[in-house]
Amino acid sequence: MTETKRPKGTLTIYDVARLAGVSIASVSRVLNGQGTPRPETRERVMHAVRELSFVPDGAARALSNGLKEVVGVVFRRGGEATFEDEDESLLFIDGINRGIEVAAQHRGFDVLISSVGVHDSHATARISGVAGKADGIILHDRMLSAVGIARLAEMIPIVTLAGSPTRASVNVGCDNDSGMRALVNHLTVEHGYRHLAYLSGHAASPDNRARARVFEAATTAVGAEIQTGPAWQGNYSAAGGAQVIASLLERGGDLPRAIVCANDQTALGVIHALARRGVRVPDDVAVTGFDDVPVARHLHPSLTTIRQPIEQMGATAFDVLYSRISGNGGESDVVLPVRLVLRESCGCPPASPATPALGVGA
Amino acid sequence: MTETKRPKGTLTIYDVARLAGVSIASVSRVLNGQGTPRPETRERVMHAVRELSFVPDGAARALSNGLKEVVGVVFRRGGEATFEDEDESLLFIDGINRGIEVAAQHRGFDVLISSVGVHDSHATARISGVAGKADGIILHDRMLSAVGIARLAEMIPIVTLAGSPTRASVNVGCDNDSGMRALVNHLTVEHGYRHLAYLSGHAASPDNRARARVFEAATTAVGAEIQTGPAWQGNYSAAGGAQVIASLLERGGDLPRAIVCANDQTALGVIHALARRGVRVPDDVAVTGFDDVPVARHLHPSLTTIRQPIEQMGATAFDVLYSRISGNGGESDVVLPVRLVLRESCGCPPASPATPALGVGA
DNA sequence: CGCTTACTGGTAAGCGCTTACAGGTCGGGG
DNA sequence: CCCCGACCTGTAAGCGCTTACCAGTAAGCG
Repeated sequence: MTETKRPKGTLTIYDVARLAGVSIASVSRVLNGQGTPRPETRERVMHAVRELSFVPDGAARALSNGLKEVVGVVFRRGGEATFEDEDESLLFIDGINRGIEVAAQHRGFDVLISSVGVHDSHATARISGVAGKADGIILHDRMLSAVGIARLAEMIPIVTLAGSPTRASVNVGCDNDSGMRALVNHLTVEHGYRHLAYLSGHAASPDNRARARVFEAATTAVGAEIQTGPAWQGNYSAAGGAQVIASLLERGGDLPRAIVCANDQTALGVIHALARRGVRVPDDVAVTGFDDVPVARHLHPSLTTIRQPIEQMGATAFDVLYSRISGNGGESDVVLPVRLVLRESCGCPPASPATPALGVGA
Repeated sequence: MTETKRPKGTLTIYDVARLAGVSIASVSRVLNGQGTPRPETRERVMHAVRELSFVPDGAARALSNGLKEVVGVVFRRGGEATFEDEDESLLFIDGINRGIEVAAQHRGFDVLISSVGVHDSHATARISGVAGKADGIILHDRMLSAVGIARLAEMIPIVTLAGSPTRASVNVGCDNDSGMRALVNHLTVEHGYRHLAYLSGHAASPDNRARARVFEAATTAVGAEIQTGPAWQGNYSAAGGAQVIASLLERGGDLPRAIVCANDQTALGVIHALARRGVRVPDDVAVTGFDDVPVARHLHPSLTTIRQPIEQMGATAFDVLYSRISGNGGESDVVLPVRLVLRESCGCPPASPATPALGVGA
C-alpha cells in the first residue's frame, strides 16, 4: 500500500495490477466486464482503480481492439481568425451535431469535431487528420468533392449530410422538395401572394439548389411572378440576408410580396433589415425561413418556416454510420420528412397567448 | 504495382512501405517530415500514400508518441431523449466550443465533444471516457465537484470554464462583477429605474451566483428596490424565463420596471412571454441579458446585454490547457473582461438604420 | 479418495506507429 | 588506392491494452 505513485509519468494498467496484487489481464477483465472474475478479485481491482484514479488509455485500447469509439464530424465555419459576427450561421449545424452526439453516446462513442474555414485550402488535410482519429466520419455540406469522398471512403466509412450521394458514401438529407412545395403553396394559394422571390443560400449547396429549383417550379406552376438573379444571392447567414435587402432597397427596386429565404438565419437577417427600414412584416412583405431553428419561434414576428428534424438528422447520420462501422452493411440514402410550421411572418394570425408555444414539447 | 489491396482489412504503413519499396521507417519519416529522406524516396512514398489513400492510424500514433492531439470538452445538455425545444439554451456553450475548436486547430488538436444530460448519473463515467481519449479536458460549468476534479486531475490536465478554481485545475471565466455592476448602474442611474428584479440561472452555477450577488449589492447600493425569491428562479433557458413571467402574471403580481436576466436565452424567453401578453418592452418593462449571443442583436427589441468574449473564452481555455499539456507549467486562473452593450431592450434609442449593425465586424 | 469438469487467473503475443541504433553507400582526403 | 565521415535507410523495441491459450485450483462424481 505504500506504493510510490509517480505524480507524473503515465499511470498504466500495470500500476493498477501491482497495487491490486493481480495480473494485468485481470485488471483488464474487470474493467471491461469480460470473463467472470471472483468477487474478491473484482473488489481489489476496483479499489486500486479508485485509489489511483486510473483511467485506461483510449489510444492503447483502440489500437488493441481496432475500435476507437469516435466519430469525426467536419463542417465549414464562417471566417478564420475573425470571431465576432461571423459565426451566426451555425445554429443549424450545431443542432445537427448535437443530434449526432446524443446518438453516439448510446453506443459509447464520442464525437470529434473539426471545422474548416471557408477558404481554408487545407480542408483535405484536416479531414484526413480527423479520419485518422475516428472510426468513421460525417461530412456536412460542401466539404469534399465526390472524388475526394470516394478516395477517402476506401480508408474509412463516410456519411454525408445534405450532400450529394456517392456510391462510396451514404447521404442523409431532408425532403426539400415537398417542404418547398408546401411553403410556396401556402404563400400563393392560401395567402394569394402573386409576387415572390427566393433569397438563396450558398450557390454550391445541394440543399440550396434543390430549394431554388422547386421554388421556381412551384411558383411558375401557379402562375406567380418571381424575382431572381444575382441580387438575390445570399449565403445562409443573417448578414447575407440583410445585405441583400439593403442593396435592394438602396437601389430603389421594389420588394416582392413574399420573400422565401433559403434558411432561418437568412430570414432573421431579412426581417431585421426590413424592420430597420420601416417595412412591416408580414403586412408589407411576408418572409419565410427553412430549418426551424429554436429561435425561430421567438422572433418578432415569429417565423413561418419548414421544420427539419434537425437533431434527428444528426442522430440518423450517426446511426447509419454506426451500422457501416460495425459492418452491418450498406444502408442507402436517407431522406427525412419535413413539415410546414405556420407562424406569423407569412401573414398568418398569431397563436393564442393562452398557448405560449414555449418549452412545451408537442 | 499489381498489389491486391484489400478493400477491407486496415491499410497500414507496411502496405505503403511495400508499395513504395522502402521500409516502414522511411514511410513514417516522410509522413512526419523527420530526417532528410532522399527526394526519390520521398517521392515514392508520397506516391504510394496517394495511391492507397493512406491515412495513418491516430491511435497507434498516439500510443507511440504519448500525444493524442485531442482535447475533450464536456458540458450539460438539456434533456436526455427529448429533442424538441430542449436545447435552446446552448447558444453560449456552442460559441465557447467553437472558440476552443479554432484555437485547437492552430496546434493540430481536434476537439472531442461530450455532453451529459441534466440528470444523467453517469456523468463521472462519461467524463472518464472522454479523459481516456484526450490529452486534456475542458469542463463547462457544473460538471464535477471540486474533489471529483481533484481526483481526475491526477490523470489528466483539466481546465474549467466559469467554474470554481481548484488547486488541481485552472479556471477560465469572465468578469461577472464589473459586468453586472455596469448593467445595474446603467439601469438605475441612467434610466432611473427604481424597481428591479434578477431572473436567475441555475442555482448551482458559479456565474449565476456571482451575478445575483453583485446585482443585489449594486441595486441596494443605489437604493433601488428589488423583487427576489423562488418566483424569480430560472434555469438559463428561454422556456425557463418565459415560465417565470407566465406564473408571475397569472398570479397577478406586478412586474418590476426592469428585469435583469441571468443570460440572453432567459431574456429571449422573457421578452417573448411579455410580448404575448401585451406588455411592451422596454416601455413598460425593460429587459436585459448577459452573454451577447449572436442573435441578441436581431431580437425585437434588440437586446441590451453584457458581452462576454464568448469564443475567446473558449480559445483561452484551450490555450491554458495546451500549455499544461505541453508541460509549460501552471498558469493561474484567467478572468476575461466584459463589456456593456446598449441596445433597445433597456430603453435606449435604436441605433440609426444607416448603421445596420449587421455582419460588420467592429 | 482419485480423477474429471468447470472456473479463474497469468503469460505473452500482437494492434500500427515512432525512433534509437546499427548497417550500408558514396565521396573526398591522405 | 584505401579509409573515414556524412548521410540515408532498415531493423527492432516498445507505447498500454486486449485476449487467446494454458496452468492451476477447487468442486463434483464414481
